[in-house]
Amino acid sequence: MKELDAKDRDILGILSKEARIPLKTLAGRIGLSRSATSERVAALEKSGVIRGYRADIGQMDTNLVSAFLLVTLVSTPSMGVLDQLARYSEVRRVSSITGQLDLIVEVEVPSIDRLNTLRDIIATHQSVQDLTTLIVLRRDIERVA
Amino acid sequence: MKELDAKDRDILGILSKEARIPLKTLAGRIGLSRSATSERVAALEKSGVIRGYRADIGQMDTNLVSAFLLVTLVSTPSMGVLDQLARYSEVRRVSSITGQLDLIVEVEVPSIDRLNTLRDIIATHQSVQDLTTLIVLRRDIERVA
DNA sequence: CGGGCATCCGGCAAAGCGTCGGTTATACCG
DNA sequence: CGGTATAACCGACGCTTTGCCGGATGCCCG
Repeated sequence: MKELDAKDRDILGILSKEARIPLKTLAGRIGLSRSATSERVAALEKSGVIRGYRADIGQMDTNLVSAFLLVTLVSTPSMGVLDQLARYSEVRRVSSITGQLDLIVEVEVPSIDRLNTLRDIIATHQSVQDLTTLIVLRRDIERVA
Repeated sequence: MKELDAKDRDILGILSKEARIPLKTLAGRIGLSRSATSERVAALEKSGVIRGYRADIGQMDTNLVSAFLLVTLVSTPSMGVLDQLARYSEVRRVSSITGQLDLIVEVEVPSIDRLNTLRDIIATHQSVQDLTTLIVLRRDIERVA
């Protein structure tokens, strides 16, 4: 794979926010001809720097509840917990972290009741020592792809 | 905003993985004419269900460091902090939450040094009372994208 | 039964795209 | 120093895709 120059970075920066703008517009913004831009984009796609294009879907189910579960385990690592978490589609992400805590579990559930259910299931797992539930009240900034 | 039917969901499912396929191809897969598909996609964009299209960038993200910053404010809400956070592109997401904590700030930085710098900047903000840094060691589950 | 409404289709003109030959810039080496 | 190979750029050509329109079809409700 070749090195990326400044114009390639410009292309990536623009396409990562607006992936469907016409090549003509993109070419204008980075200061190249349409065909040169076309070739650069094609190269970026072929080399794997651009892995694909995704539509950014807003929440179609507006009343979803998001929460962070801060988990302390009795002993790390504990694969049993991860296996169990992986079973629930409401679990969006699990991160192992530094510090006293061990895991941050991010969940999206249709209701508070469901959140409580999920919370209890996880909290009663044998290798979970402590669990704090943080419900998301508002998304102040959202730049996740 | 209208209700989403099965074909709309099909469209979203396909576009969320391949946002740049031709309308003709998309129409073929969901079993509608090209023009009808075009109108549906346009409606989904206009109503905000499709918020935009993003290029999925691969290579450069490999050695990024992710971290959660757990922030306690002196008084909520404090718009000043959010304004400042929004200035840094490394800040991926900020959530207001329940409990003793006030904000969970998610960041992605190129180095630990940069993380410390960012941490110090935020911690010294006048309305930040307390700040805990949790560095992500490993992503055990990832279903965000 | 018969409008009103939403959704569908096919076709046309315009815009977008990949590709090509020709040109310029840079780097390399006898 | 001159010649040549390489890479990147541009403009143009022809094909594909898109946006938009008129008209057909199905459904609801008075």
